[in-house]
Amino acid sequence: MFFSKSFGYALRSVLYVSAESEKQGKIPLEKIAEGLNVPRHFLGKVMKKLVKQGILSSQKGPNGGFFINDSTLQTPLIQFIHLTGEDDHFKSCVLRLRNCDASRPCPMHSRAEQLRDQWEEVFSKTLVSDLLNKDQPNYIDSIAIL
Amino acid sequence: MFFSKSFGYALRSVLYVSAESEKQGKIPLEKIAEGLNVPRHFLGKVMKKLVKQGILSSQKGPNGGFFINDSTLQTPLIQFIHLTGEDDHFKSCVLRLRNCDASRPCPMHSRAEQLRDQWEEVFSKTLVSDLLNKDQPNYIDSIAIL
DNA sequence: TTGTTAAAAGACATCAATGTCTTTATTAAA
DNA sequence: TTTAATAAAGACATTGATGTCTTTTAACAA
Ligand code: FES
Ligand code: FES
Repeated sequence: MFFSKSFGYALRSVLYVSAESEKQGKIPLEKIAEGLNVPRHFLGKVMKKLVKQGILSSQKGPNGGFFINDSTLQTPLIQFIHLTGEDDHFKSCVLRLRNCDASRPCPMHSRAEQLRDQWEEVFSKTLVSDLLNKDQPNYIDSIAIL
Repeated sequence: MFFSKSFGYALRSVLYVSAESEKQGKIPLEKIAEGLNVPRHFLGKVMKKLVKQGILSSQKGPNGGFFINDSTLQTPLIQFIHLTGEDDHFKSCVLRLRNCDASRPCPMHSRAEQLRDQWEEVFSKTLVSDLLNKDQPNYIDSIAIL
């Protein structure tokens, strides 16, 4: 709904790799795409960005794939928003007038501002590790499209 | 941010017509597009839908244009969401997995559900009349792109 | 060194939202 | 009855997000 598919793919992939890499080491793109039931090549582009931003790491070649690094689990969700260039979702006016400006509020401003800020807070304070629940037996199911 | 441009155009147009039609009677498309600084022909399509849904009324011919009817001011904002086919914004999963299902929650569910419901409540309970502030001297400015 | 594996990169295809332009239908006014 | 004004409708263009397919690059293993 509110955010792009790319955002969902990115976050779910990081959760998948984080949960699986303990048992399996590096996870190749193919496996992620299958596990999450997501278009493989498109996911490739998203993964590339994740690696460029340093949220995940990767290695080419045999037995290569994607794996977590020191910052992965501490990554706040807001960084996934940056990744997909949707930064201004938390800044722009609900009526699409301009960047939301409290000094020239649109008629929706007073009703929207607080809720929007609360969303931003969720995305700023929630870390990947907060969403990871490896003990939950069907955890992978909860991030896959079935 | 969260909603389509069409949604913004629709709501702003209704506010514009509501505020202006007292003084000016029927408002032609041309005038709305200029007043709001919005692409004229695209707005035409949005207005057509508003009329079909009964949110506004219209009349063709000389001195024709758009004008409010008995239900205009009592229209809840959620109807503008229907108009643009974005109903499921309040129902779908933040991770874009499927329609959000509390019995099979994704890792974001607990953090997202309440805020999303609050948005829906805002859109269900707020009426056009609640956003109308005709006494405000620069009201039109507050709904136009300048 | 060579071959194989997998990520990275790039070229295109598809689709929905948005935007422009033209044509048609309807109504009021002259 | 004609004309002009205006909404309504329809045909296309543009754009960005998404998706598919192919080629290139890097790394390991034999
Ligand atoms: S000005 Fe519109 S939401 Fe702030
Ligand atoms: S299941 Fe994902 S938000 Fe409810």
